[in-house]
Amino acid sequence: MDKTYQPHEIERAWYEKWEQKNYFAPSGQGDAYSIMIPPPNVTGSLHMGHAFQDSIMDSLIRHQRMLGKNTLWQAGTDHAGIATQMLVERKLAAEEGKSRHDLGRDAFIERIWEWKEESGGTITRQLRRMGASLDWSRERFTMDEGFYKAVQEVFVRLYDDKLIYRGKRLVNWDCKLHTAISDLEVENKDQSGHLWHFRYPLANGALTAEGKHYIVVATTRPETMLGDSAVAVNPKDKRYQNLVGQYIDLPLVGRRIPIIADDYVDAEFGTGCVKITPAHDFNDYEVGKRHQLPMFNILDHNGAVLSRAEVFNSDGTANGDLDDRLPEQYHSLDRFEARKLIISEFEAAGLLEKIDDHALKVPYGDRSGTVIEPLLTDQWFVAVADLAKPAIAAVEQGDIQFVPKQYENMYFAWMRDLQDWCISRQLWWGHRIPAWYDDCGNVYVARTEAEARSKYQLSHDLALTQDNDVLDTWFSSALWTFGTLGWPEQTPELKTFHPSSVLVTGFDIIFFWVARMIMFTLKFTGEVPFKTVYVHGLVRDQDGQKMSKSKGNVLDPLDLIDGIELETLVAKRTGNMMQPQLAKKIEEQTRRHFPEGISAYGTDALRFTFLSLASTGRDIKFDMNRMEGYRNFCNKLWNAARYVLMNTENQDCGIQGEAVELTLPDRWILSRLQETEQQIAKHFADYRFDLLANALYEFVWNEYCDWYLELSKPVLWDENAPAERLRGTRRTLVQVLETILRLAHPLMPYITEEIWQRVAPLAGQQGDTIMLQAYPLADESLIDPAANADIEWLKGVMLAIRNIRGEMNIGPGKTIRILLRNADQEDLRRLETTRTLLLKLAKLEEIQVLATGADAPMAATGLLGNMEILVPMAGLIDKEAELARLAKELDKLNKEIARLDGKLSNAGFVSKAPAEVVAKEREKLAEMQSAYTRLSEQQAEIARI
RNA sequence: GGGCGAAUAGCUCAGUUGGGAGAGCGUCUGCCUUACAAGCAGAGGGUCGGGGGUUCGAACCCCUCUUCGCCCA
Repeated sequence: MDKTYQPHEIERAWYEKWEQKNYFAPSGQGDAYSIMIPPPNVTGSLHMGHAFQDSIMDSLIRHQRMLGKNTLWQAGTDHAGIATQMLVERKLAAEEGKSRHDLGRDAFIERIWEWKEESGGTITRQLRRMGASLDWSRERFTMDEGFYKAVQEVFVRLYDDKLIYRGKRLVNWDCKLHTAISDLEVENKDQSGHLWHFRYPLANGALTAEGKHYIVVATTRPETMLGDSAVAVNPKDKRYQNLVGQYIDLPLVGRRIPIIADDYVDAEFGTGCVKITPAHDFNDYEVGKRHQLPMFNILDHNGAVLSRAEVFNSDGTANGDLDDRLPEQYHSLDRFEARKLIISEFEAAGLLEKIDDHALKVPYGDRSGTVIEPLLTDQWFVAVADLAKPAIAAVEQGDIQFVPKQYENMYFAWMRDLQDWCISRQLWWGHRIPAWYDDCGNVYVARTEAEARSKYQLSHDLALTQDNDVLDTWFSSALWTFGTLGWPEQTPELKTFHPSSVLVTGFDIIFFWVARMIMFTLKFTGEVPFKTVYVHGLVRDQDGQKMSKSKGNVLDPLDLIDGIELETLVAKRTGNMMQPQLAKKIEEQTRRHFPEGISAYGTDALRFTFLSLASTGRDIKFDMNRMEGYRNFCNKLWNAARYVLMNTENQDCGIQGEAVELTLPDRWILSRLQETEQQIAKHFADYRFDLLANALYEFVWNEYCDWYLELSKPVLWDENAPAERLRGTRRTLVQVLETILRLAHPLMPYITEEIWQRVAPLAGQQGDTIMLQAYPLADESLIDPAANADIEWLKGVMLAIRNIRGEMNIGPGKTIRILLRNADQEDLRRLETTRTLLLKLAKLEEIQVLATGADAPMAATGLLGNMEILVPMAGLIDKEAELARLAKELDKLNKEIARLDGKLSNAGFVSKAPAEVVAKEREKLAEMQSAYTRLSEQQAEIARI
């Protein structure tokens, strides 16, 4: 083996072998355990969030696989409607100068499929680099033929159950992409804008309480005034009570609109008067419905002003009675141009009261980057109220459990306040809505046109056209757990692997995905989609900032695995930017953070880092220093294996059941191994990957490497040691290492496989891969508290000697002798058990036991319980240094004694605290006092010289 | 404005019946000791955000304030 751990030399080969041998597929044996991967976007590439999430899922699935379960980790990707369509449109424009309209719908979709075949596999290749043991043979895509069947089935059944309807509703409209988008795709940005105060003249000579002919409304979006239906005030607002029921003559438009009272209005905000524009604002839309106000849509799909408003009643039906005229000068004017003109016209008419600066949130489309417009359009909706009830009950009853539990509250809060879900998108790429229209606009929903004709008994010559829209990508994602298993067919896979065992996801998509999966899955399968939802935090940079391209703080997981040169990293972060002006700042920042670029840490170190960061918090601050520490941990494991192999290969390790002698250290490390296995089992059950990683790290480094390997040396290097003892030590070395590898495998698949291949035969283990070995489970009969206590005693003696060596500057190469005074029977017994080990490990030439109270030469003193560990000073230690060291010790003891003394002289404590707590404190105090006495006597003695 | 979350060593974070404040990294000191300098040994470092309360006893329970983050309006 190499002297240093070199991750890139081992990773790829192992993954290829695992995949080729089909180790990732379900074994067909044992209880089922399944995880459906949250399907990554087919256009995407692996980011830190994926890498984090996949590390967790892979650890779970490898753990369960090793426990003998019939495991399925379902692979797949999501067709990502907008993202994919935009990507291919841009490519088409760049390469051929054509738009999708030049090609037409069918040809364009053909192009997308071509793109997908060629380039859609990026993220799945990257997942392989992470070591993800997904069953690729079952990989699914949400636009697969089979998946489309499931989508259609769900749509048709929901429609027939009256849970899907079509209607004119206000939606988030992207004026550039010409489609409705979901709330998830809207990013609300803080901006400084203005609040324009407009005078609206009162009709019929009405006057305000102050005697004015007008009232003042404030707005952040002046252009919407063209669509005003009313002015609202708070019903309790005394200033305007007399005006409720009166009218306004809307400037520029000339429409007469009422003044209404509604609790929505905040009397304290602005003037307390609010213009109501139901067709262009979500709040106003609700107000409009409450007061049956007509809706005036004034914008077209590009966000330009119409020549005539589209007028609807509050239920969405067309209204042919009201005046739909709009001022001519606004026709075809873009919304932002219209805003300017409106302001100047109000000003010219003396109707602009004032302009205030105002901080507001502006909605932007995350794909197009343009301001999103609330727009009245015909869309398809899912009525969620009835679907939500069983979905809430499933969590209340514990059929689905959230981990950590607090997220259940977030889920309930959202489910109780659910809006109908707009599922149609004006795109070409996606699942086309299975609805057909005749010339009169009647709608027929069925799986095919032919089915529509028979279902609705339509004549053969009636012309039907299919709805042009496609479904929201999340609609198909909501079917993911059962759609991937063949539903609506009742397949064996569906029967075996559904419901899935656990969903691993970020809290940010509980609403958009988790809740909808629960609703749809319950409705169509009668089962929950998963029994547990493990919710993890979001990966942020070292300062807690969200990682984003525009901030330039994005880390590519593959760069952490493979390493990257500084110049390449700078180019990668500053290339192809939406806002090129930020490039300079990002370059500076990158050069500051990574002056040497990023070195290669390997997949295992990256995975272990993610897992050790997976606690219950919401934010995961990714810290390169921690990853370096875990890379070092890999190296430690690697070198421990080298040591073990050097001492066991081609030697008698007792694997044929030969007689062995197990030394105290052997029994101790085996005992500690069982306890570690117990802890790890508990942490897996609790999804506490951070504690799990810690327990493993602690055992491997601080117990196995720091102590056991060192304790094995005196045995292995003892030429006179009996064969049984050598065999016992070698067997323990190898067995414990082999068990560590299996324990660690779910977290660090590559390094453990690489080492296991060499170590397993020595430990008498058979098998082609560690992946399919049994996961270690604790054997309680091997837990040995006595051995543990004895080793703790040995560590105590070692620590006392090392402390004196360190503080007194006695080099580690220097052999010394020690004296023990005040040793009791137990100390003496332990001394005899460990004498050889102590002599070797502490570099001692002699350990001499003194009778209690016997005189001793001048010596530096350490204490272990009542036993004094003396290192004679002659020629080694200078008086002042020892006095200073003792003073420091005494000072520490003094503080602790004062604290305990205070506690024990508190009558309340002694009388009310549990007896064992009081007894424990008394014992501690006595120990400290005794230690204090001894050390101060020693101090006096040395001072006398 | 409403809701949720966070605040513990210089940094990143554990601390699950309320009973001796921990880890890793960084810092200081000494070591190329034949598994590992990506290492070994030793040491230093914290009024657990502020204030109040409950309790014999609070990092932990309650109230309040401050700061930061996220979601919603």
